[in-house]
Formats: sequence, structure tokens, C-alpha cells
Amino acid sequence: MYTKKIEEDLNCGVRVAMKVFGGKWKCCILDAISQGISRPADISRVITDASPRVIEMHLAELLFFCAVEKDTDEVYPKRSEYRLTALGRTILPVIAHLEEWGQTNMEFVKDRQAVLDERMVIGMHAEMD
Amino acid sequence: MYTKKIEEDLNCGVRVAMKVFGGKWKCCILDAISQGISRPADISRVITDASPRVIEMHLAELLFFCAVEKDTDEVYPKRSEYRLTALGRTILPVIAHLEEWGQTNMEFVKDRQAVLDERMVIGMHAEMD
DNA sequence: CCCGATACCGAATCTTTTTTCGGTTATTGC
DNA sequence: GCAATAACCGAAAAAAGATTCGGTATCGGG
Repeated sequence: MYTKKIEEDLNCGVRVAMKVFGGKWKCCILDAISQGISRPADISRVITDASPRVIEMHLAELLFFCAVEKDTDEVYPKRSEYRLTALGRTILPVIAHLEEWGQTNMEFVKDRQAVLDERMVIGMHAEMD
Repeated sequence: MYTKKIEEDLNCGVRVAMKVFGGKWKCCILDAISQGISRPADISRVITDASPRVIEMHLAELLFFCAVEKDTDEVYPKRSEYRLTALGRTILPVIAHLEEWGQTNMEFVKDRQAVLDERMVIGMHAEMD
């Protein structure tokens, strides 16, 4: 985990939520675990865009904030199983809400992003609209 | 806006949502605008922790993705008013959901964070739990 | 005529987050 | 005995994002 230089304000609900499940891949990880994909190696195989390292780090943070719990077989080959806690399960509907908004507006956002990408290639003339 | 080096995947709803309102202060800005605080200078006065510059940049992005619309008086002193678009209004319930989760779990998350902060001061001995 | 207000932009600098890469431990399969 | 697997950690490097600072423009008050 990181040591922050700038004091963070956890008096805002949105910030608190982002603290717990705001990492780049945390929603994907929680989603995978909720589907029964419980071992780190399996999660890595499902979320191929994320490096195994970041999945480890995110799992450690989710564990620390008690969104997931771990159960490790200490004999080798080590096998860990991650499961959602009661707290973790309360996050799922919030993620579902985010996911729904994103799915609804995906095409529009992609289109706008394409405009932006094009501008970067050409050289950023023209206005923002 | 920033030029990304790593190609981002906008096929995930959560990522799409975070793209549009995932900046550090975007939820606060949308909330302020929804309450009728429409001018940049006023938003800055309300969100004192954010620099005016980042508010400008976030407003530009919200504008680009059509979450807000702008209406500028081109005579000096320039006065701009930002309002939520129909799209922007659809974000509010999602933010409310995030905010609610955060409020519900604020004390718990703060407590865990305190454990982490303490560890940083002392020097990071001990396990993660 | 300078100072403050308003809006906004560019660029350097910092902080935070993610990625990459190498390592540890110990078992199983060849 | 060597490679593959599993989980995980540390540290450097890269990328993303936020902040700071200075600048533009123009009006109005003192």
C-alpha cells in the first residue's frame, strides 16, 4: 500500500467508497470473486489485462478493508481462496449501478473518446467542441 | 486532457462511468452544479480543497462528455454558467448510491485507515492483520 | 492607472497508481 | 534434477493524474 503525502479526506462518502473499491481493477476482481473465481491464479487468467502483481496488491487492500476474506492452504503448492465478506457483498449492487450506467452510455462515451484520440494524432487543433 | 500511453478498454461499464465522472473532484462538482452553484468561481469557493485549475480541467472534461453544458457571457467580466445536461442528471443517482455506501461504511473505513496511518508512522512492522 | 474580479490556458512539478521484473518457498510431474 | 505451478513480496520504472504558478483577456472601482 502507498503512503500518502497529501492528507485525504474521508468525510465524503464517495471518497470512502473509492478508497475501498476504486482501484483500476478492484471492481473486476470483486465481480470475479462473486462469480466463484476465488484463486489469484484464476482471477489473473480471467482479467488478462491486469498484471498478476496488481491483482495481488488489490486483493491485499480488499482484504485489509474486509471486503474479502482469505483462506489459505499453507502446504505447497499454496492455494488461497478469496471469498466476499458481508461487507463485500454490499458493494455488488453499487458496482452493478456503475456498470449499468456505463453500459447504457458506452457507445456515446466511446464516440467522444474517439474524437479525442483523433485529435491527439492530428495534433490538437480545433476547439473542444 | 491527458494523452494516454496505455490503450484503455472502454468495453467495461465501470470504466466508462469512471472515465466520465471518476476524477478526484468530479462528483463534488456535479453535486454542486445540481444544487445550482453554476459558476466556476462559486464552485471553487464551495470546493475549497480543490485548486481552481483542477476544477477548470474537470469542467472541461464534463463538458466534453456532455455531462454539463456551458453558457458564457462573452462580455467582460466573463461569466459562465454550467448546468447539468440530461445525461448529467442520470449520473446523480449513481453518485447518490456511492455516497450512501460510503456514508454507511465511513466509520469502519476510517478506523481501518487509522490502523494503516499508524503503521506508517511507527515503521511498518507487523502483518496486514 | 493600477488592482481586483472573472474565465481560462500552458507548462513544470509533484503525487499517486500501475506495471514490470526479479526474487522467495515448496510441491508435483517429467 | 529441472521445469512448472502456486502465492506473494520488494523495488524500480513508467504512466496517470493533480497541483502550483504564471500567463492571457477585459471590465469596473478606487
